Amino acid sequence: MYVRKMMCEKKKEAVLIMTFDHKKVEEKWRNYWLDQKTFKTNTQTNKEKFYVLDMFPYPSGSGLHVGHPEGYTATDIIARMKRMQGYEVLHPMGWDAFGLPAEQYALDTGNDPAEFTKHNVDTFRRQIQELGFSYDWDREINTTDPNYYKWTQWIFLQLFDKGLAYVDEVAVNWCPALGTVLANEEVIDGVSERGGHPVERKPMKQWMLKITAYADRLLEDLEELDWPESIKDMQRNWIGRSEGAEVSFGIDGFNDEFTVFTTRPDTLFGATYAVLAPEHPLVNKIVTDDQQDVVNTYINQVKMKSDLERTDLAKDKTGVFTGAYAINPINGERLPIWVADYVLMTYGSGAIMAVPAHDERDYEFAKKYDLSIIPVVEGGDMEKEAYVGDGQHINSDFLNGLNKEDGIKKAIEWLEANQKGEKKVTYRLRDWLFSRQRYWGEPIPVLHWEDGTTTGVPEEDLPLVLPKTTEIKPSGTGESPLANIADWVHVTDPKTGMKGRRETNTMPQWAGSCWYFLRFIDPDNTEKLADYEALKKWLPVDVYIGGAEHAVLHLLYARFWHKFLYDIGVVPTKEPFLKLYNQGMILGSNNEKMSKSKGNVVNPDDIIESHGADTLRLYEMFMGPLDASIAWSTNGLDGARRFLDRVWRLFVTDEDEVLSNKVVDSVTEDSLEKVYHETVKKVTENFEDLRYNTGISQMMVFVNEAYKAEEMSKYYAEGFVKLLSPIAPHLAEELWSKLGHDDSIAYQTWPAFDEAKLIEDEVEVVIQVMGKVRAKMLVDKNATKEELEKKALENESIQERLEGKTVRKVIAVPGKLVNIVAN
RNA sequence: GCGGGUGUGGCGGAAUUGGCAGACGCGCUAGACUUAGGAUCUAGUGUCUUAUGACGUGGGGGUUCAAGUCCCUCCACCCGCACCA
Repeated sequence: MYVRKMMCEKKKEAVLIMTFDHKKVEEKWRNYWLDQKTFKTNTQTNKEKFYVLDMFPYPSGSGLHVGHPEGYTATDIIARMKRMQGYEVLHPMGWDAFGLPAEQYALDTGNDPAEFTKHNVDTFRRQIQELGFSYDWDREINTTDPNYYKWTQWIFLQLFDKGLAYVDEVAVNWCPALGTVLANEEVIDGVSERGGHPVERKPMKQWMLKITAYADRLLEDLEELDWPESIKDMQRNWIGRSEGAEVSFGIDGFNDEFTVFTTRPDTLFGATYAVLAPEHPLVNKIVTDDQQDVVNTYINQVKMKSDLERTDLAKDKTGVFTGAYAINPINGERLPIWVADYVLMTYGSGAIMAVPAHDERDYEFAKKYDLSIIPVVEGGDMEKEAYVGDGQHINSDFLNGLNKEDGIKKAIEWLEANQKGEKKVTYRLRDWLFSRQRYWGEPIPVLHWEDGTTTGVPEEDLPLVLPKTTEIKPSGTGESPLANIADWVHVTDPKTGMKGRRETNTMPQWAGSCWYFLRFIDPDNTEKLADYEALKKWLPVDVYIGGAEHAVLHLLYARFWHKFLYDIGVVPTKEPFLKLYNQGMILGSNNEKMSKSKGNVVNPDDIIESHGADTLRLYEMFMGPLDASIAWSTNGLDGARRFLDRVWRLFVTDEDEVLSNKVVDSVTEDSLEKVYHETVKKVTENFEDLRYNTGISQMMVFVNEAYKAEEMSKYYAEGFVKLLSPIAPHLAEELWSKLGHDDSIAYQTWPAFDEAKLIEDEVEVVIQVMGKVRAKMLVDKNATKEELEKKALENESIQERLEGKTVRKVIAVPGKLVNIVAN
């Protein structure tokens, strides 16, 4: 018998609470599962497959957080239930182990990030195993393992070969004092997070991936996914497809033209000025002498502003006139060209035609600088605001009388016929900046030769291994620390003797997580990233659970790579993740996000020690809906433990830990039949829908009823333990063995329910008068409307109520209620 | 500003197609067992009211025999994007 000692704070004396020994039980079954490889998946199985996946973690130095087990428990419950339902389940875990913290640790201490990472992974693995998740540990993946990143590099080479990886000049956060490039999150208020040194924008040659080539497919294929609508919407907004036209504007006195993108080509007659982004290459060329100073001053001012200031804070629009004029192609009007930072160089063509009458931003700007406003669509009040709604076109020559839709169509026809523009689709989505000036990442397998050519590292030379070095220090040039390793950087082609230099950039952390779910299917393959037939059997992932913080980037990048791999015949499906679910956050007990600085962090190790892993799993699933963010409560945790104690005492006698004699082979009175079948039905359905909180509450109902019953049949007892096993697997295994079984519960058949047992012969029907419940009666389950009505009107207390009133109408719903309308 | 979501007891939350609001848990109250109780068991617990009864799902209005659920309108909070032409 286990005795838990607790100190009574008031009396300072030990209080003894008799319960099951979670430490002993959990350790026993944890070791059993690992030793027996209970959860090893047979990829070649004939059973129906089920692939249930977690977003694998970055193994940080601070270890597991109580937020991690929430999603992991959710997937583990599905995995365990599906196994019992006869599926072959793939449920793997791995480590997204490249990343900034390990690099910073190396910079700070001079130690090897690989060792640091290994240590962290060991901690994470121990913690995850202590929670009793049913992962197949023979499939563990680590993105920093050369056998893994060989294929990350291989995928990059395929992208490179297909022209989807290219080099571009992109500005980075350059910190001269540190001699290194910083990530956005390392720059706080314009200075470096470490040391507070100034940071400036510096253009560097960087690798880009052409995700924009997949923009339309990434958008369209969202339709067929079983994902939360909010996530789909976020991806749609991120891609930001918009249809319109590109229009060419000539410049008065120059041969140059510039193009603008507009979604409202129908308002071309209402354009009264044009705006170029401050970075637009034509600005310097067209500015007139007398405006030169003003424009230069303005552009310098803009340069001083950070991205944040230019967007977030810039409620008030600013700009200056260049002195030059554009020619409106549709009517030959001269339009003053302004420079203003409300036009972004990164969207469209970095230039706009301004139609203040029908665009809020242009309206605001025109009002401020007293530019003319010409309405071309009827319906608004130009004194008050821009009119963006639909209406008849006016002041628009051949577009007059048309509505918005037809106007757009006709305007594009005119532009195309006159070669002044064309229909055009633009996206908010930018190509993916794929290089990082870091050591701790996958080396980009590319060689730059002295003749100016760039080639991929030959496939047979993969993996291009990250060289070991004690010199993880800033290169001083903005290149990654790899640039310091001369032996590694300088290469000579053995055939031609040509000299070359290795690419010193590494890949971003996103790279490894773009395809890890493929490798889990065939983790030891040395010939391919995974066998095609195996992928065909196991893809797509049936359920994918993780935090909403990955709603856009990870999920979009992974979908992009997957579509690319589909195009080159490596994977058999267009989409990787069929069903996606975002678990919520577990907040601190003060209702704020857990953080070290707030001192409200709960460590899972402590909970496993004090209450046990099963309790932690149960509590996190019982807190509320899986997608909600709910505060941690120690009382709630105690309640979860109390339920498991109640279950234990229901099955096991206190004294000698044998099966309670309440559990019998056959009962004299079967009082639990209905609630048992209800429980099986509800738990099964709720688990299927990830509604664990309600499934658990039904199990509590069953236990409450079982306590009241004199006896419980072994059949119900076993069925209940099976239902509980996905949530509290250690306890369930222990009870299963106490019920007399030698093997694990993990592959026992999931309980079935009998619909017929759910309906009782007599049902309670509510009698309402004027919609208010006034009485209840027991009637036969098959009672007809007429019978119900008659019986309700005969009811004594109802008759009292109806005295002196006329019954106008009676509504009877069989099995539910009777409503009497009377006055 | 745009997009998405949420609002139910003291707290976390339940509630098929509109059909008994508050399941289950926490907390609280009382009782039992006890040297003891932050253990366990039993009972109670939306608000007001003397029982009867009345009121009650963010506010207001509507549809209906019947509304947490459907419609209109307003408010509050959360998440994402943020001058995207």
